[in-house]
Formats: sequence, structure tokens, C-alpha cells
Amino acid sequence: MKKIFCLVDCDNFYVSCERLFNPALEGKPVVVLSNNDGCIVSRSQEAKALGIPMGAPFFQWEAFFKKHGVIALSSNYPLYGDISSRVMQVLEESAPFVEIYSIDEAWIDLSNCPSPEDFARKLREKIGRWTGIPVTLGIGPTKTLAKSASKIAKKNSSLKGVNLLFDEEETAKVLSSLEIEDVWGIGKKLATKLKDLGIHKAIDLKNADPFKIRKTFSVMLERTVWELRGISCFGFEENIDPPKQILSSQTFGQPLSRLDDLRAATANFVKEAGKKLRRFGLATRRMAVFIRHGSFPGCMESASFCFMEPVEDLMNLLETADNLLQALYKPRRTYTKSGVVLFDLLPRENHQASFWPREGEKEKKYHTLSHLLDELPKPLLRVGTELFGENWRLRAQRKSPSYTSKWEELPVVKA
DNA sequence: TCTGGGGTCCTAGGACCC
DNA sequence: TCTGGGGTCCTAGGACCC
Repeated sequence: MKKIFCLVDCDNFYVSCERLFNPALEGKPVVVLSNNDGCIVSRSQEAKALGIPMGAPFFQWEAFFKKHGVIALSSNYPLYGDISSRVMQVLEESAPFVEIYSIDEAWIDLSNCPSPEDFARKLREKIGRWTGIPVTLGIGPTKTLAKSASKIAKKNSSLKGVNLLFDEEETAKVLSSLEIEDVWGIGKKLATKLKDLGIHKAIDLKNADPFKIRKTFSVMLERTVWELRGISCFGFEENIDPPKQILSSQTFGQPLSRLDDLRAATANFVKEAGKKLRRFGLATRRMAVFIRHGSFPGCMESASFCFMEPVEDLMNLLETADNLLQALYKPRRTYTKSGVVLFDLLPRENHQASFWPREGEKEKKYHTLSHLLDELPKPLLRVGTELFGENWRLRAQRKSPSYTSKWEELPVVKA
């Protein structure tokens, strides 16, 4: 049974979300910035046409934006998350199998679909009508070819958002026009190395000797070669695995030197990580805290701790992180970022019974506190360490309201 | 002045075991 | 005098993705 992979990819997703509630942005060059208004992470078609690159630092482009009337917005993740789940919901109602790949992309299985192209066009229209988000659909016999199909469709408006790669001749033509760095799984580093070997376009990689590629690079790249040849190596991910690690970190709104500021920030990240840990019903056996100091890009230092037995409760996590942080901290340094990572995650019920008798009351109290901290809105209950400072908080000067996820920020229609 | 955050997988190399 | 080698596990680091 031949598989048919279809990638549904939202166009300029963050910008498209902003436009839903602010039609004045329509037809204008718009970009959305990363946390801290640091980098450009989403660009409208008009912004792309002006030559604004993905990932560029905002401050380097601020003057250019003024000159060309480019509108820059802070990112609004509650809004994007909510719109994303609406798009995914339409997919789940329409397709037999959906694998959510990221906030703005999903794979759907069209293997049993008699006419994939018709289906894709109708689905595209439905998503547009029901959510207001424009999408592009790329279809092919492998994930890598489906991804290539969508890449081409985004560049070529005459395809009207749907592109299929099955025909051998057509595929060869498309792969000849596709740069090697635009192939899924090939980043900057690999692209440079491949070009040194005379592999410039996707078609060159397709025609390369898979065995040689494996020897020179890795099995992953070998799989990409097979995928370009139409032999599927990356299937649908059927079961949703729990995460293998949980990370929470942020660049501070300004450089910090006081230990207490760092402690406040880090306590917040531990809280976020702990929340996620409990949401997945997991416990951790190893925690690392890292901090970055010095001028950009700066120097990372980290310290880690292995727990005697798996931990999920917040108080324990907070205390451990605080100790690690204090061990790392050196006065008179300027710190720009900190973060917490939880490793070696395992399901909570797999806990081995402790060798040592538990202190029942304390355990229970901590457990209750952890859950309260997860559930209650921020200002109601906070961990003491958090109160040591607010200086680390982000800048987000251009943020749109949380139109769909906060009552007090619902859009108002003026009479 | 101002440069994101959250993940995954693979590989090489060291420690250790028999 | 001869001075192994194969397997596994762990970790750090690098590359990629969005």
C-alpha cells in the first residue's frame, strides 16, 4: 500500500493571526518579533518582498522599517496557540489521520484518498473559511517530497496553495530548481559541506550515492536521499510520546548582576518547567540550571544535579535549582539569560517505592502546593523567590491583545 | 542600547565490563 | 616475551527542525 503524505502549512502564521483581528494590517509589510522583541520570526509576503530575512535581529532593521512603513509586532503566543488549535481541529474533523508537527504545521494521511488534489483544494478552502488562516498543502510519496512540494507552492502563486509531487518527470524538474538548503533536514552547515562536494540542488542529492552519503555524513542524510527518490523513511508518528526533556528559559529584558534578580527569574522558569512536568504526569531524575554572561553571544555555564529518586514536586525543584544557581553565580558579572532543564523523565506511577520512609505530611503539603501553583492565576499565589525581583521580565512593546483567550482583552466592536 | 525559545536525533569518545 | 577486543552505557556536543 503506497503512502500519500500531505503537509498542511499555515502561511506566515503569526502575521496571519495578527491580521485576523486587525484587518488594517492587510496588504502591508508586517513582521512579528520573538520574545524580548529580539528577532524577526514571521514575515508577511510584503515584508519578504522587501528582502527582510527570517531571524534577523530587529534593532538592525528598525531604521529600514521606518523608511518603508514596515509594521513590527511583539509576539502574542496565547493568540497563536488558540488559532493553531482551531486549525488543527478542522484537520481532525476532515482527515483520517493528523500528526501535529508544530504550531503551524501538520501532516495528514491521504493514502486512501481517491483524489488527493481535489481533497486538498477543498480542505484549503474550508480552513480559510472556518478559521481565516491561509494554508499551503504539499503532497507526495514521502515526507521530504511533500515538504518540497509545499516549498515550491509557497513560491509560485499560480499553484494556488496546493502542489503534488508524484510524476517522475515533474519531480525531477522541481528538484532541479530547489536549492540544497531548502531540502528538509539540511541546514546551513550541511549545505556548505554538500556544496563543497558539488551538490548544489536537491536533484544532485537525489542522484548521490546513498552509501557514500552515509559514510561521509550520517544515516539521517542517507534517509533524505532515499526520501527524495520516493522511498519513504520517515513515517507518520502514530503515538504521541511524552517529552524526553523539559526546558524553560528566557533572555532577560535587561542584563542583570544581582543574585536575587537571577533567583527570581530562575524560580519562574522552574515553575513553568514543573507545570509542564506535572501536566504530562512525569517526574524527573536530573535537573540542570544554566546562565549566560558577558557580551553577545556570551558564555554559558551550567550545573546539574541528580536526584536520589524521581521528583515532581515544585518545592524540591525550586530548592535544587536555587542551590545550583548560587553555585554558578559570580558577583560583578552581567547575566543576560538563565534557564532550567529537566532530564531523565519518567511516568510518575513508575516511581519505585522509596527505600526511606516518607514524611507523609510534608509530602502531602508540597503536593497540594504544587497543584495550587499550577492552577491559580499568577497574582494570587507565588513562590517567595519570585518576589526577589521583576527586572528580568521581557520587553514586549508592540503586543496585540489576547483577543481569544482573555476576557478582559476581547475585541470590542464600536457602535 | 537592542541578537528567541523549545525541542529532537545522531555521533564520537570515554568508562567500564568480561 | 606476550601487552585484546568487543560490547554496552553514558555524556557532551553538534546538527537539525519550527
